[in-house]
Amino acid sequence: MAQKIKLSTIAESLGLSTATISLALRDSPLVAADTRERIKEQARAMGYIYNRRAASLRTSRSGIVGVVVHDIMNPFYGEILKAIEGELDRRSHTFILSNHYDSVEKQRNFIEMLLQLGGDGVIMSPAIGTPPEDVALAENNNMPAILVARSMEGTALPTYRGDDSYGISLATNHLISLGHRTIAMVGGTDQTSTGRDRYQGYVNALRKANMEVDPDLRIPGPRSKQAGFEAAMQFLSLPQKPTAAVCWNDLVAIGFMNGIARAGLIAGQDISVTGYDDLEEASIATPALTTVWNGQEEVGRLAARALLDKLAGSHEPDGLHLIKPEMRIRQSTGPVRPRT
Amino acid sequence: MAQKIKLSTIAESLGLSTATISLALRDSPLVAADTRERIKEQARAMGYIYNRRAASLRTSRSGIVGVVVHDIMNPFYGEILKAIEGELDRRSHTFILSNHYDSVEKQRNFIEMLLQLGGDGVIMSPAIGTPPEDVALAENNNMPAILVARSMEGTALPTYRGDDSYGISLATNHLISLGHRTIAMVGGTDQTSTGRDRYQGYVNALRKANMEVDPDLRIPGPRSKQAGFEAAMQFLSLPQKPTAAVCWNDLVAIGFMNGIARAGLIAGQDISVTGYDDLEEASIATPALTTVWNGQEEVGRLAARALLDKLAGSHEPDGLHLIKPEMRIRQSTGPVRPRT
DNA sequence: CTGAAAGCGCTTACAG
DNA sequence: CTGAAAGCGCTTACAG
Repeated sequence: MAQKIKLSTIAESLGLSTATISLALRDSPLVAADTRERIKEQARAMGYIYNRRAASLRTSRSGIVGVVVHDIMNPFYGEILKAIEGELDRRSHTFILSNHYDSVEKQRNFIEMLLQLGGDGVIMSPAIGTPPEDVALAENNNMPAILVARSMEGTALPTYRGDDSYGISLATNHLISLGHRTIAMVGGTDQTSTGRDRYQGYVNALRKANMEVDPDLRIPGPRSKQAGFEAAMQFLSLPQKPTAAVCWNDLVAIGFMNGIARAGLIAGQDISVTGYDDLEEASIATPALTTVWNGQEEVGRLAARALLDKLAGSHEPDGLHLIKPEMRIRQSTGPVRPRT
Repeated sequence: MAQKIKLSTIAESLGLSTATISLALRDSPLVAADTRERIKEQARAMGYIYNRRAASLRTSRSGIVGVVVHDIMNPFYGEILKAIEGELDRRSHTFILSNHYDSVEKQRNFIEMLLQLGGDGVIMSPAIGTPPEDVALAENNNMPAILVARSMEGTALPTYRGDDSYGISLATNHLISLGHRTIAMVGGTDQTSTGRDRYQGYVNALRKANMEVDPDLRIPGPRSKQAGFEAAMQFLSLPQKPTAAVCWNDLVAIGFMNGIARAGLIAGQDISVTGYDDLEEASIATPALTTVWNGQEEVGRLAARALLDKLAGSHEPDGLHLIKPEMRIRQSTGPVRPRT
């Protein structure tokens, strides 16, 4: 590497000013077409690398969007991320990703870091217990925030997520229609809007069918495959002998199905199991998982668009945007069969 | 937000110079302890946000490390990423993540973007067909690169990955020791070092046991759960009626087990199946998957350390660093049982 | 121990 | 259509 190529290097080599080079490289019509081509060609030949920090310092725009979710390794967020990535790519923004693992501190560090880098905006699935000041920190420093997947109290920020309460009632109703009368709810935590809403939707569906709501049929907590797997043992030892399980999400449901399989029970035959999200994996699980489509792809795409539009100056409406979930019936649910 | 707080704002409010503020905020011993505290307190009170672009423009160091892999949603890379994240966090570097989906172009765009942002270094699992010029682009612009998971021809870059050939031979030997004589290899592509090495390891193990190598027993291609699931049908219709499958990785193996389950066959009883990687998921699969530990966590940690050490000026040795894989025997393999 | 000044590499009014 | 000059917000020699 001989020497750092910058605008002025190109300018000198061509006998032009840096202003002209700058304009030409950004396709300004202020520069004559042939000059522009000559400049671009020279830049390429010299191996010029645009210095975004310098540009961003001057313009106070960086083209960087931050995304922070609970855990990018969780395919639910992965599918949202993929949609965001697609949308951002098309409008040539870079995105910086981070997990917060539900640590408010880790999330705040990320927001600060993003601010230091001059991030244009942030898309977040807020960590449990996020104080309103932390999102205000972003907004007050001219970095708009959009929420995905989870709602947050005390903010009017644009929020994109599925209608959890409605969605889980679809799954519960499906089990009721198959004749199940003792239905457990496995997983989820009251600390997130998702957990609260899904439990509420399950309760509502039971009530509407005039079925008794037994709080002991709830096994709260599990949110991963591993935890769903372990919850199966707990489920099987429940004195009420439930014949079906409404799982909090697909991961829990898949782990749960593996768990009951260890006890020689088959989902869809011995125990009916529903998931939630309709991950890519749901349809190839054994048995194929009956679940609720939760629109990850749409959530991601709409959130990214909303942010980019906001950055472009349009005034998007704040508040909650709910995606309507849909039932996906497969093999993990079937007619009730009494447990022995 | 009243007004942008910068070093000079703090300096004026305290009757000091920006140089002193700058030094104090970075804990320089050149500033008297009490002045330093006073400055820090004032910065906090005013809501000062450090402008990294300005600093980076001046110092030409950004604290940003790029990481680009095939697909961050793939748990194999996810586990590597998690280890990198942990290491980078501890040494307060930000990391920017990207998928290349084996597109050389997408990978090159990412490298360029990183260069524009002033990235200090890059960790990559090179896309299939990456030309040496693309990594040279990084290196020549003073952004060192470290390779993970895959080797690349024509470079002497530091590379961290498992010993694929040795690892797959462990799995193959395990099946041979259980009495299997017709063993298929499912998945992987000759386009990556991983694919080539694993097939070679399988072939070597068969040869060493004086078993015939039948190229038709290879089902190349699958690298995902979905593809493993589909490959099961192909496997079951093989005229040689293999009794065991060495799968290219855990994802393929899990999909494959689900696939044969649809045909009423149970892994470990009817067909023996081995995976590769030992993902967190392997042990809770049904049945629990016999696989080869591939050290994702170590690969990530060592690669991140090597990069940070290099950035700190130490001269790490280039070349290949192999992690030694280990067998993990679970329930998906068992004594041979002839197929009907 | 603290300050004045230059410079990192861009972009943007402003002239011409 | 092109150029000269200021300035974005830091850090770093260099003085004192």
